[in-house]
Amino acid sequence: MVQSKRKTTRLIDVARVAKVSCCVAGHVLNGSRGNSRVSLQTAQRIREAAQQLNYQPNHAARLLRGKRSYTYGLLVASAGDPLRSFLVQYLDAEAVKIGNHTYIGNTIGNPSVGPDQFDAYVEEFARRQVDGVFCAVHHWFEEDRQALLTRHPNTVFYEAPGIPGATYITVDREEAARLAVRHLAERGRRRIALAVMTLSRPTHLARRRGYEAELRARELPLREELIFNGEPYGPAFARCNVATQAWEFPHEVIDRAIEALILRGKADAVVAYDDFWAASLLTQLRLRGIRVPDDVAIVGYLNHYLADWTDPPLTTVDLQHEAAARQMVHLLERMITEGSLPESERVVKITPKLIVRKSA
Amino acid sequence: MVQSKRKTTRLIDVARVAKVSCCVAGHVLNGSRGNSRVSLQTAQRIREAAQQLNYQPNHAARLLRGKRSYTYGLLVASAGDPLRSFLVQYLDAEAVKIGNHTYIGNTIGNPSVGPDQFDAYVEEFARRQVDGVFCAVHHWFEEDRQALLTRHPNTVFYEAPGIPGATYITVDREEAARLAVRHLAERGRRRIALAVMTLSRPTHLARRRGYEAELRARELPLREELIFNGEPYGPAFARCNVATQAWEFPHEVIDRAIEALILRGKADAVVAYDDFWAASLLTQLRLRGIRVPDDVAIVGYLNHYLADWTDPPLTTVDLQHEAAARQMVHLLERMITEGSLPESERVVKITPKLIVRKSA
DNA sequence: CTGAAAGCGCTTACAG
DNA sequence: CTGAAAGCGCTTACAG
Repeated sequence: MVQSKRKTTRLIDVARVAKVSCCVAGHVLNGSRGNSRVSLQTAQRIREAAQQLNYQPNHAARLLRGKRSYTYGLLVASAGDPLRSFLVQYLDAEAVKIGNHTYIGNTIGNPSVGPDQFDAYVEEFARRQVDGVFCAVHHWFEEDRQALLTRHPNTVFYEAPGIPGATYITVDREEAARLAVRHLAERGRRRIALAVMTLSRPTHLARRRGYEAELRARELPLREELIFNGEPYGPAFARCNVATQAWEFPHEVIDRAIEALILRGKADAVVAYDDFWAASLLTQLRLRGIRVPDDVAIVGYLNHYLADWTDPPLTTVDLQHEAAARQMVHLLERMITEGSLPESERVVKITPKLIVRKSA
Repeated sequence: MVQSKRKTTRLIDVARVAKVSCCVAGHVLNGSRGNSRVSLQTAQRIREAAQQLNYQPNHAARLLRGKRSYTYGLLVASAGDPLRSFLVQYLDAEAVKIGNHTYIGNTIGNPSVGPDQFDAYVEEFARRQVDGVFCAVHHWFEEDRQALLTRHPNTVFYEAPGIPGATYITVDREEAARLAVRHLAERGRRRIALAVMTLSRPTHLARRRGYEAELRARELPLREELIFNGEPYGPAFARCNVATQAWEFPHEVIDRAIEALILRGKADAVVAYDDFWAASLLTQLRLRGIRVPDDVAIVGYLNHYLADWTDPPLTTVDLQHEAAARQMVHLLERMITEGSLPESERVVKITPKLIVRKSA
């Protein structure tokens, strides 16, 4: 065999076999500029030589010459997170479809790795010359997104980063609430309640807007007593107890919600804050002998894995991560190839989708 | 500022400011060989210059010169998978701890991306010169793991790849079954049943071995009627219905198991095949008015997200992905730095851990 | 001990 | 149109 002493085939090896210059071979095989006119015959000869020698272009050399890396950096606080994990999966899948690859950066906020991981990735991604960055770090991690954006102008966020002019996609929570209310109204529910966790964040306000708008559209009265704000009861998020490895959820706020909305408010349906909320509602309602969906219908938000395994399975709103990922890759590629997008095209709304199971 | 016309600082820029050669600067900043003796003072001056100019070594240039990439390739069939996603997370976290990064390759078996993804990643990882590969692709994907191993001798598998001499970690399923039986026996259960899906795969046989060994250790009789083999009822795996986005599970096999083990066998506990099995058992038992854990205790296997959200929450065996990831990174780093491991050190068993919730 | 110089494998401006 | 040559930013063998 030719070149058996080398472990890897270079462009020049192919060029020699095909009896052309590197210039021509590079143009045919790697699409580099240089010679634009090459006869079909020559091109074919070059390709055959490349195949015969199993030529693989050296990525580092192309990078060093200033070509793009065809690599994205992906920032996420925890790739194991049941929702973010799908974003990881779909983002990479969309990237691969157009020949790109993904560096994962998921140790943000992980105490076993150390502090400042966010900033470390920002630098590391720069060093490795990623073409752009996806940032899907939850808003409660107060990282320096502005520094990220300065170092990597080609960044697309999942959900608003709170930086004017940033490019991001966002799930339409107003529509999510409307979908839930619409479904419940169509199934004959008349006293539909809404649970939010605060009215100080725009995402929660959007839900309330959607809830109210759909009630109006259905000509159902808006009853203040059917809106529950969990804020006074502290943060109600599922969190993993490191010692027991179990996810825990503060039940008190759920009990207060049941009392306010169902016992006092006589709600026949609840649009829950999210699937954790909804799942806890299911359990607590059973303890009180309240049947779901017979007495009260429950709709969640997330379409988390658990939705299929609650009893009854949870009707919930899916966040359409695949569509979100597609949009994010599309936005980022445009930024890479066209440069900064016009203001009006920097925010893309994702329309969520109701998944009907048994709880409503 | 110095060098304001260039967008990026090179080693030579730092060297000039520090009034040394690239050689010395490279040695101090990037640990490259060359000058071994450099005065502390000079080193300090170089470091200051680097900091002042915000020098970041160019990754591509180092790679091109033959240094390692400090990058792992990670093959997984679906990064969104609730269990594999943790492996993705922990593997990257362990990698980052020692300064390495991870390319994700998760589109294997994804029809929307196209066929032959496994082979494509094998080539792409080679092109990008990863130092080693983690392969956590489920055994039912019949990919060419031998080709992977040929191209990337530094590969560590999650679970046995079926290739003699391969390096892998494996969860000790015998121990998993023993943990479950031990816990149940200690809680006073006397008629403990085991459900497997086949007796033709070694992992299922290992469970049976562990089950029998622990019964013996507890001086409980082994009753053949308390071992259920689901094989005749077809594959019982949870699978996602693409149209409805819901996870579906074949209930027939569960009904047969209830009839065989609980109704006829009078089992007071079931060691289920996995958490999906166990969750379905919980639902079907409730329908039949059989209480868990009062009448029958249930133990799962996986510690899947759903375990906290079944009703009652599921007592199950955790696969210890974090420990597995740590071992995988450790094995791979040894292979990279020391070369192929001695036969006796190529297989590492992970000891799983029982997580007690409410179902047992 | 020290630094100038070659070279990793590409791409591309440039001379023929 | 074509190919030789420079150069991307490092590392390291080698000459001084």
